[in-house]
Amino acid sequence: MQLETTTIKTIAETTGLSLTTVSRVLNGVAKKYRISTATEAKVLEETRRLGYIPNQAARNLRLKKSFAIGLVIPNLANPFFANIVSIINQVLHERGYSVILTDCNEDEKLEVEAVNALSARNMDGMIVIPSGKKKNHLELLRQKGIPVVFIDRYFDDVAIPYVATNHYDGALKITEYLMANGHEKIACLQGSNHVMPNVKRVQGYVDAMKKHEKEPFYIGGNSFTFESGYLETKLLMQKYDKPTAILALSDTILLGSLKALAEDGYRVPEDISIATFDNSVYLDFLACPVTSVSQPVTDIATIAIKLLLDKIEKTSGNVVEQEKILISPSIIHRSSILNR
Amino acid sequence: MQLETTTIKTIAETTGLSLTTVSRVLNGVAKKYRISTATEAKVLEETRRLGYIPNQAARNLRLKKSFAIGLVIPNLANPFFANIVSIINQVLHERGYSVILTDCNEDEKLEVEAVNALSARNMDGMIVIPSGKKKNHLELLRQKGIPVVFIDRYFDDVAIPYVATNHYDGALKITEYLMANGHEKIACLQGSNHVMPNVKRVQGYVDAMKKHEKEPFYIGGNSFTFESGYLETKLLMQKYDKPTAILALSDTILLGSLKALAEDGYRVPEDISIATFDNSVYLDFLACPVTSVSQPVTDIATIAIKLLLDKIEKTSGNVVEQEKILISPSIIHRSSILNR
DNA sequence: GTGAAAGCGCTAACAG
DNA sequence: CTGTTAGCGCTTTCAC
Repeated sequence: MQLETTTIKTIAETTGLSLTTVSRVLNGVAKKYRISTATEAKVLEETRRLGYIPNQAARNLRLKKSFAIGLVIPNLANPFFANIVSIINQVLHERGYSVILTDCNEDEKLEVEAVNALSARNMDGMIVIPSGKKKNHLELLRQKGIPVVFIDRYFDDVAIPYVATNHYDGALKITEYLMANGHEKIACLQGSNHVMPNVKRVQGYVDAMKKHEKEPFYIGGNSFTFESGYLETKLLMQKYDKPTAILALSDTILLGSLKALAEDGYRVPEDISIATFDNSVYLDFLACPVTSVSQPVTDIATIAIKLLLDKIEKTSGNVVEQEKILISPSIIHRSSILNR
Repeated sequence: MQLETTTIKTIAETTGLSLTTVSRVLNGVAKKYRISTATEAKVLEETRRLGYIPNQAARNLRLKKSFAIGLVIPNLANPFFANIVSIINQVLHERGYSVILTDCNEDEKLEVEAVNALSARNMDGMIVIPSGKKKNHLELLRQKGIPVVFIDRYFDDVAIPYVATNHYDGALKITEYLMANGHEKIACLQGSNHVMPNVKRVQGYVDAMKKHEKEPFYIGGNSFTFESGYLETKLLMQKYDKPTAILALSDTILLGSLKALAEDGYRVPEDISIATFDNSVYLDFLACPVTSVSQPVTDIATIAIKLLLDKIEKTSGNVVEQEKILISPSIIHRSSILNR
């Protein structure tokens, strides 16, 4: 029933060669050891004939290298993260690495567990988007000598490189754009207020307002969810002093907000202008296509991988590199902002 | 700099015990070997103190078990797949398995590579959503003794279990619902015509029409993309005999179709009714909320995992189980279908 | 109650 | 140009 697994030994036996020789051929260092082409051909032939597949666990154990990168992310159901993971996965596979994924469901405890599990599996490196505020488990990795890089979310006070969107800049720009269109009563609907992207975005919003000598009009909400956007907007629109524009700090928040607006009979953009972050594909197809800050996802992914693999594969030399990278986002203009 | 990694040997040395004893305690079989509580405590204490993390590669090699499940999917950027992966990932982690992910970008060749790579890593099992028509590489897995289960997409002529939506049933029901609302000119916008879900959905559409003695009005398109939906609809609406309803076979197709409709000045549902598959969250927030077939994603994921783990962990007994599972989807009614 | 030793599959000195 | 051998970290028979 179960086929006898072919190992390097099987090949050595059927070809009448030694393990070493077979191993060398298989590792492509045949010429380096001046193995005869005949021998090499014989090995290759057998390998194919027997459908030999090298045992990674053994290599891993021997080489102390797993050719695997751990990916720790908050929640795949969020299209923004899914997108990043998709890109990372493909690039990494091209480079010969496998990807071990963990979806932490935005839960710190799961994240700690996940990081330990990955550590046990001898990851060559890890890319993480932190779910919470904890960071000890991540610093431990560094001490253990496992390269880590943060993407999207990060901690400024930890010696771990990151590459992320310049959230501050994005929020600043879009808020100023709203103001340039005559809006002063701009409400900001935020996400989880403990994560860096949110903090920076709110900061950008506040600074833009102040720059033009306005006080921040309104900041509300507490999670990057649909529900939060919905509730906050309901609340917001019952105030005496209503906003003329809403800045949603994520597309999920936006959707909730739009639903609330529609329910209460407000038209976008005639009654109220709106802008958002993330630039999901579907923004084009909403009742009113929504102007959005677009995060440079592909750039973030590729740069992060470059950073990580450099660390992993660096044979020597300690080139001091830029390791805290923020990429400025662009604004995709659609029709949800009206000049007043 | 780099900390000396603690192994089972380190613990044996610092406690003055043997490798065997330490290993036994760590594997929770202390009582089975009647190891004294004192010894056990000492080992546990050291383990914690040194922050010992077992080396999975070594266990893997020894036990011929990796405690890892390979996940092969077409494309994570597709929210439908991302969702499934998110659920699978979480359930599997609860059960103590790691997840090795591969995003094949809907490319058969990448899929074959991925499957081999996973095979080399001694996956305990694999869950795959095939990207194409190839299946030899998957049958080989079975022969190698690695349990596999398909989800969503599957092959009927291969002895590999699957769990998927009853696509046929979903299409049949929604088409009949459209007909019950007086529609006869129903255009069907399909996806990749070689994958099972698409084939079955089209079949359902055709059979529903025939059942009511109508010929299928129109079948067009060739991929589950936004572009395909857009182009097909543009074409469709230029015909002399226009449809009164469109059945998009995925949400991506739907979005493209809606864009084309809007551009050409057709209103939904006044001028044309529309329905779709997948039931993405954002359907509620489109200009006109769209009625959709909702796939039982959570059920599919949990059942698939149960199936797989049963196979993996089954110590003996060959209980003949139902292994080709189709789950009927439900229809989520919104406002995109008008009674004529 | 505890330990010694073999071996999983592979690679890399070292030895010709 | 090719082979012998040790050992990566762990589990497990067998032995006391």
